[in-house]
Amino acid sequence: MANKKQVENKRGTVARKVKGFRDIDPSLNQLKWKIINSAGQVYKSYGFEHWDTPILEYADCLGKYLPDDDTVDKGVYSFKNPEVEPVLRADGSELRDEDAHVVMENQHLSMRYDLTSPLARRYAEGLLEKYQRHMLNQMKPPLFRRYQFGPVYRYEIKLSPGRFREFWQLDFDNVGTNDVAADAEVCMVLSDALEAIGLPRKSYVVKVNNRKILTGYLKELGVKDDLTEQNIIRVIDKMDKIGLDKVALELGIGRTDDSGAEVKGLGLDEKLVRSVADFIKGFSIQRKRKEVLTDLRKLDIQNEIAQEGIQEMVKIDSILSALDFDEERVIFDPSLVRGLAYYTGPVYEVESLQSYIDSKGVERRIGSICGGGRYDGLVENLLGIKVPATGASIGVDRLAELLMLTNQAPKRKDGPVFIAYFDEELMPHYQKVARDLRTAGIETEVYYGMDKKKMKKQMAYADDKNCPFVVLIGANEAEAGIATVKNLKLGKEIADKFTDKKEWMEQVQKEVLIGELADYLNEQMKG
RNA sequence: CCCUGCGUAGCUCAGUUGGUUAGAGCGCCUGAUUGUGGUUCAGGAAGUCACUAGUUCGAAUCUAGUCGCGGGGACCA
Repeated sequence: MANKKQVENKRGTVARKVKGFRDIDPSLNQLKWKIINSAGQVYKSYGFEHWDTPILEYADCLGKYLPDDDTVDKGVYSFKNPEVEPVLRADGSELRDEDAHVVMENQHLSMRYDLTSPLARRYAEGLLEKYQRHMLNQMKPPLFRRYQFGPVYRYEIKLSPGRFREFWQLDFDNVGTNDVAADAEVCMVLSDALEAIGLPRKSYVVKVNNRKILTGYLKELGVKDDLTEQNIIRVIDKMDKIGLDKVALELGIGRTDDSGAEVKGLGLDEKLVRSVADFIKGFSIQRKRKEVLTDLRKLDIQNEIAQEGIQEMVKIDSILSALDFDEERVIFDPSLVRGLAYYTGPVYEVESLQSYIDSKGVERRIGSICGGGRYDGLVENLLGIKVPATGASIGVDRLAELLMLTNQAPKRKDGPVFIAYFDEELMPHYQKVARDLRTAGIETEVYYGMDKKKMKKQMAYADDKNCPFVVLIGANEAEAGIATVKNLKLGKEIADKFTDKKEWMEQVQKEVLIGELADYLNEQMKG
C-alpha cells in the first residue's frame, strides 16, 4: 500500500483556475463595462447613487445562519475569521462571561451571495450611526436609494453554461418606501437601462406581478401555513421551464422526469391543485394589462391581501400608462412568482425574447436576465423593525452572454498604435515619439519583447493585439526625421486583392514627417 | 446529490468485427523574405490514446473502479 507520505511527495503546483470562476479577457471586459456604464448612467439619472460594499461580511449579517463547522453551507462561501473578536449582543454591547470577561471568538465570515443583503447591512449600520437605537421604533425609516455593481459568490454544486460561482450583478434599490410608485419606477428603470445597453424595443419584456394576489388567493383556498405557501410558490416558479401540466403534478402526486429522475410532489389535494392550476392557466396568454386586471377582479377574491395586491397593480398600471410604457415594454403576468422567499409584494422579471442557434443547431433562449421585487422584511433581523424596500438587479454576465450569442456585442476594439523596435540607440527616440502620440490622445505602445531583433515577431504581436498602425523608425528614417507608418487594418482588408507582396505593401505603407505623425494618425483613425 | 453520455496532438475530430510503427485539418515553430503581419510554397516539433486494475497470444478498441468534462433532474439565500 502506497503510504500517505509517498503520495504527498508527488504533489505539485500547477497553474489552474478555480472551478466555476473565470478569467475575463479584454473583449469580454469591454462588453461587461459597456453594460455597467450604460445601465449605471440610467440608474444615476433617476437619482440612485453609487455605493460599494466589501465582498466579505459577517455571516449572520447576510441573514444566513451560521454554517456547521467550517464547511460551505447552502451555497455560500463561509469560513472562520482568523481574527478573534468580541461577541456582541443584539443591542450592540459586548457579551461577557461570569467573570465579566469579554467573550472572544473567531466569527464566521461569508462572501456576499448577492448585493441586497450587504445593502441591508449598510442601511442598518447607517441608521445605527446616526440615531439611537430606541429612536428607531418611533421614527419613519429614511429613504435610501443606491445602485451598486460587483461580483457576488455562490457555491454552485452543479455548474452549467452561463452559471458561474463568481458573477456580477448590477442592482438598484429603494429602501424606506412603501409607495408602489417606486415599483412602477423600477420597471421603467429596467426598461430604460436595457435599451441604453442596446437591447432593441420588443426584444425583451418586463414582467410584473404581485405576490399578494397569489398568497391572498391561496389563503382563501385554505392554505394556512407559510411553508406550504412557500412550497407552492417554488413549484409555480418552474412554470416557464416545465409547463403547466408538470407543475400541476408536482403540486399533487409528483412526477417522473424525462431523465428518469423522480420528483416528489407536494401532495396537495386535488381540488386545491386544480384551483391553483386554473388560476395560472387563466393568465397564460399575454394580453393588455387592463384586461389582466379585469380578469383578476372577475375571480372575485375576497381576501384582503389579494385585494390590496390588485389595487397596487392598478396604481402601477396607471403610472406606466401615463408615461406611455405600454405592453411592448411592461406586461402583467399573474403566474410570475419568483422563487425567492423574501419577496412580499410586487415582483419583476425581465425576459429576453431573443433566441439563438447553439453549436448543435438547436434554437435556444436565454430567458430571464433581470429580477427583483419588493421585500419588506429585509432589515428586520438587523434592526428589529420593518423597513419596506424595492429594487431589481441585472445579471451582467447573463446579459453579456446574450449579447454575444445574438451577435450584438460591439466589434473588437482597436489595440494601441505600435512602435516597432530596430535599434538600441533609437530607444529614447521611440519613447519620445510614443509620448508625443499619447499627449495627442493616441494609445501607444513601444515593443519590449525579448525577441526584438525579429521584425516578424513584432508584426505578429501587433497583429495579435489588433493594433491599427505600426510606426517603423529605423536608422534611415530617424536621420531623415520621418517615420514609416503601416496601416495594419487596411492591410487586412485588402489582403485578398493582392498576390504580389510588394504591391500590397506599397498600398498600406506611407512615410510621414515625425512632426506630423500625431495629426496623420488621428486623421486616419477618425475614419 | 440522482440519471445519462463522453474522455485520442495546443484546438476540432478520424481510427474498420480487438491485430504490428496511432492519423487529418487548423494552430504552433523554422525557412523562402536581404528591417515588415495577409497569401503561397518547402520543411519541422508535438500524443503513456484520462488514470488504475482486469480479460486476452495481443487493448485506443472489451469489463470494472477512480478522476475529469458535457447533458437532464433535484436544491438554490
